[in-house]
Amino acid sequence: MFCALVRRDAVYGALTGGKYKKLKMKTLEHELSGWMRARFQTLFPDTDFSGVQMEVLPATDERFGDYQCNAVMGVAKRLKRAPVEVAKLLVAECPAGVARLEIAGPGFINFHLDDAALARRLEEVQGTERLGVPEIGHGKTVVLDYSSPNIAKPMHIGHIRSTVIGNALDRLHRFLGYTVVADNHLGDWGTQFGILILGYRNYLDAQALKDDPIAELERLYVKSYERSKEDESWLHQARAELVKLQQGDAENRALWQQFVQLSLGEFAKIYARLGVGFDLNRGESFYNDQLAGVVERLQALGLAEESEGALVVKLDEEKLPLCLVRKSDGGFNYTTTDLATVLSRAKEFSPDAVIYVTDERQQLHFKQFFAVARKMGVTTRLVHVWFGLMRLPEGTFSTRQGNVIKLERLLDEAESRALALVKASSPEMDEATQREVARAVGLGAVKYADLSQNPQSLVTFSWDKALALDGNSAPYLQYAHARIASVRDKYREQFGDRRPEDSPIVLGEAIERRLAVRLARFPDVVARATSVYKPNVLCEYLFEVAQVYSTFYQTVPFLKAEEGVRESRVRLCDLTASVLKRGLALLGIEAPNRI
RNA sequence: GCCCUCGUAGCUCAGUUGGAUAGAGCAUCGGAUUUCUAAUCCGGUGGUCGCAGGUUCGAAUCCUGCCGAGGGCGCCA
Repeated sequence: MFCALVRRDAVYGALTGGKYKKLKMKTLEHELSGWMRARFQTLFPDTDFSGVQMEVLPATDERFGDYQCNAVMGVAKRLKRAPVEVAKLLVAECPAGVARLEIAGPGFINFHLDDAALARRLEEVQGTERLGVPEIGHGKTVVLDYSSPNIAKPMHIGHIRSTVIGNALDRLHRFLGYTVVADNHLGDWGTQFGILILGYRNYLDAQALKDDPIAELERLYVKSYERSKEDESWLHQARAELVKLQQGDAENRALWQQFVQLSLGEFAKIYARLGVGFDLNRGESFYNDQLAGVVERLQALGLAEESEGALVVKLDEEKLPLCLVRKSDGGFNYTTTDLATVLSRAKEFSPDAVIYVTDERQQLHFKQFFAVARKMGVTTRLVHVWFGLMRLPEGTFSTRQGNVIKLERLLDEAESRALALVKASSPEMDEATQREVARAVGLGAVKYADLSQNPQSLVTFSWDKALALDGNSAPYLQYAHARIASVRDKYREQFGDRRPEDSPIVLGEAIERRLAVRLARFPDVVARATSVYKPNVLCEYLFEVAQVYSTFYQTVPFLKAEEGVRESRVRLCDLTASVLKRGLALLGIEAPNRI
């Protein structure tokens, strides 16, 4: 019904276009954990370890080595042996690529990676697209439902979370090889249209609509809404308009169509600016003609029953409140729409999962909706990724209170702050480049501010936080990346006849080793961030990489180092740049070569 | 009334199956630039993890109660 707002390929071409070299090796965690499990099974062949956690994970403290496993303490009891005794048996052998294993404390097993094996691992992924990230989603499809703004309302800072977090999840899944169907489930249907149509008929300022369509539609809605609160006949009229719309009245239908088109036009601008694109833009209205069928099916299955004139589904077994699927006036509501939507998606895409990214207030709704979907026989994995509501220091914001901050204004402000910084620190840059850099830096700052927090944390908006340009921020990562690009340029200038890749990576200094260990973690971090739906896991990792790199950069010479060491260090620089650039791209953030 | 989240340094936040001496950033104090981008780096100060019990080799993390904040609870989405 709706054309795509942004052609997908134009936005993600760089991410999905190239053919990736198939991954031959496993990730480090996968490899070490696999070894651990096999080791347990070999030593205790009569014990069933299925379901027991044996993950080998990055060490919680560098003093303990590179990786650690805490499984022994838990398993020892089941084996009726002392943990340290079990650990001693385990460490009698050592996995490939590990220099030594140590037993510490009550039974921790610490893994110290072998320097040479670590270096070989990095050499192997250097210059590849995937940087060691496995295609664990190959052959699987996920439908990702995110952003979903309401028609006839401007996008404000409250919309940025679903859009930015959803988009990062989109990119992460795509990179892991999943087929992603990103669907913008627009709020283009519902009772607000009766109020809006009435407002449009009575209060329209045609010129204002031309100048700033969304602002005018919003004004009309607010004005009409306010009148409906004190004027009962107005409210009745609004309902009548809504019924006419729903019954297909030509005039109201045309108005609605106009509202939708005007809004889509505005949204498209914001999405283009944010680098966000969808495969589908199916609003709620797309499923209108399927709603009655859904309800009939619920009745046929004996799941729905009449109650106070409405049709409800009881969820006593699930210990959830009952949920309404048809209003007493015969109209349908959002649960019905969501059911129709998921049935349609299951049929059309046969996805392995449908992921919804919305704010925390909808938790109960999704629990109910998922429960009803199950009862109807939907077996697809349904996931609700909820995030904390954004609020202002003085409390929540709302259209009616008039304290919303429009997304557009936030982005403008971000770019203008970044531009001031670019002009100050790179005065030699021509103005067009300065603006381009400021755009990437400003947008990056805004996105990263949101992504670097645990999604489920409550967010209090502040300009300084949203637009931070130092510390744990996108500009810090972009700066680290740009410095590396500069190193590579200088290397080419001075040693153009050499290729760093012809020399091996040698981890001589402690700081080089620290950096190498971090770089080798990239694949596991990408996989983990995706599987727990938390982009902040990736943010945290990238920040750590950039921090270690900055220390590296500050403490050892690259270009002035002796031959061989120089090449090795330039290779580490190059790999760091690749990890930062790829990592930022997965978050929807650009990494310019100059900033 | 019932349900769901959350409470960690002055501020903003991390904290992976329960793991080792709870970590960052900002702010603050001190130091580093003839050398690869100082949007940087090094170091210091700063915490009864809301409170009280419990579970166990081990709890910020799990359980119970209390205090505080936010959100939700059939005809809005």
